[in-house]
Formats: sequence, structure tokens, C-alpha cells
Amino acid sequence: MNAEAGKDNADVGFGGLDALLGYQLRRTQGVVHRDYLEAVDGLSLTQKQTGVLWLVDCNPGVAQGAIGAALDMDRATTMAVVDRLEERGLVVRKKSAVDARRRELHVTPAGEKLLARAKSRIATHETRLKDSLTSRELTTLLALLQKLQQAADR
Amino acid sequence: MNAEAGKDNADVGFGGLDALLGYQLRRTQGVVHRDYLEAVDGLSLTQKQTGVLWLVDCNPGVAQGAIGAALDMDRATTMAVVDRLEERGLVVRKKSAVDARRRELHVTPAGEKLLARAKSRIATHETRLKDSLTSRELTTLLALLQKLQQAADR
DNA sequence: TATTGTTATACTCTATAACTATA
DNA sequence: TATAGTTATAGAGTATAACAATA
Repeated sequence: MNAEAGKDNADVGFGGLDALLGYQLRRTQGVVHRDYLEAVDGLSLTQKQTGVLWLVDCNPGVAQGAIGAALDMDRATTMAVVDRLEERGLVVRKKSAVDARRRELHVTPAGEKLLARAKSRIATHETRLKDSLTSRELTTLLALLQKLQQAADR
Repeated sequence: MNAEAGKDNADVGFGGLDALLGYQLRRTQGVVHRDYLEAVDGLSLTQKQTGVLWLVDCNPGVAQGAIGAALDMDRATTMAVVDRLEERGLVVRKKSAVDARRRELHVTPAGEKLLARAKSRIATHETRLKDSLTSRELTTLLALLQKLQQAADR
């Protein structure tokens, strides 16, 4: 494994790419999500799916659109995610008695069980991440991410 | 638009979800990528595609695998991304004269032109993001993201 | 008219597994 | 045996557009 020609893995120049906030953000998200998937290995839950399950669980009867708005998803995207959860019997859609356009979402017993297991695994994953930072750094990081969200969301 | 039943967009409780680093990271990445796509509107370049184009440009003849390693991508994922760029005539694959297994990547003139335009738009996008932070906050944020990457990458 | 959900469709990223050809 | 790239295949997130039902 010599660096005889072309470029070896070790000597790839970034030419300023790594100075981009967007790049570092995406890269960090990628690594963290992979660690997340390992943490919940076997549960078959992505970050997004867990997010929906989590919110539906603590907001029983919440409308699909509200979930999408809360998690910053398009209506069609929300449909796709909820569809998958419903197919797996983790959530159910019920017609709203108050507004027939709405579908109230509820977590099923199976969903509750899975969510509980996921939360436990996620706690471990989160601890691993947070342990790499001081308490002050964590607070700072969350605040800065918040600022970025506001700057980018227009 | 009343909050008559179920849950209205405004009163969705997060039940601790928003305290998760992984959640805030994913959310921030989503908002920032959307802003990115708006910034490069019409160029049809995602963050990932731009990243590959960028690295190939400043590392002419780089091997595909090296690009994947640098950008933290699976071999198959790298294939898919490079395939799209090649189909669009933005990069070319050439057999390495030194190691016949390798494919050296090069940016085409069309790719150079597109990358230049993208870089200009990205500068604006990055400025918008960075302007929301002080210079010290930016340094801190980049350092903390770095720390997280190391903590999650195992 | 506006809103909520739906369907159809499409693109991108991601990954696993099996395969070829080279080393 | 190990590495670089390839192909086939699949799942997941994302989004646009057109549509139905309801408000």
C-alpha cells in the first residue's frame, strides 16, 4: 500500500472544503447517525422514524400535519414516514371527530414497546456523545446549533 | 384555525426529544441543506455531489476509494455519487497506469465551470450562516463538531 | 378559497452482498 | 489473500404536482 500514484487515502487535500460549516455539519450528522443506527441495532428505527414515534407518543391524537411542522418535514415526506410506521403496526391513523380532514395519530402497544426499548438505547448513544463534551460545551453547542437553524431557516 | 381538537401545530410537546444532540444536529443539517439547495438553485448540485467535485478538482487523478474515505462514504455509495457526476459529464474515470484496479478521477471543463459557479453561490450561503455567529462562536462550533465526530466515529 | 391528507412519481443517499480484475 | 471497483438490489428521506375531501 504505497502512495505511488494518483492519490492515497492519506494525502487528499481538502482545498478549503473542510472550512465550510455546511460540510462539517453534514459530516458530523453522518457519523452521528451511523452511531445512532448501531446503538438501536435490531430495532429498525431511523432517527426520523424515532422522532415521529416519540412525538406521537407524547402528543396522542396529534394531527399528521402538526408532526410534519414540528419535525420540519414536507407533507408528502411526513406521509412516507408515517406510512412506514403504520405498515409496521407502530402507529395508527384515526379520523378526527372534530375536523374530518385530519388524521389523528396514536402509538400502538407494539409501538410503545419498541419506543421504550429505543429510548433506552438512545440514552446510551447520547451519553457517549455528550461525554465527549463538558457540560458548558454542550450548552454552547446546542445554543449555536439553534442560532444556525434560525439563520438558515427563512 | 383554532386549537379545537387533537393538537395544533403550535402546541406540540417535544417530551425531551429536543434535548437530544442527535435530534438538533439532524434538524440543523436539514435546514442548512435546504438553504444550500436554494443557494445553488438551478445548478443541480447537492452538498455531497459538490463535495466530490470539489475534492476531485483539487486532487486531480485521485482514486475513487480515496474520495470515499475522505468524505466518509461507503464504496457503493461513492460509486453512485460518482456515476451521477460522470453521467452529467462533470467528471471522468481513467484507468490508472500504475495500479490497474484504480480509476483516477478528473474534473471535466464542464465540471470546472459548474464548480466555479457553485463555489460562488456557496460563499454567499456560508456567509449568511457564519454571519449569525461571532468569529469566536464559529471557531468554537467547528471545534465542537470535530469533537463530536471523534466521539461518534468508532 | 384554503387546508389536510393522499397518490403518483422521481431523485438522492445509503448500504449489503456477490462479483470481476487486479495486486 | 486482499484490494479497487462494479453491479444488483433495496430501504429511506426528500420533494413537486395533481387530486379528493372538508372547512
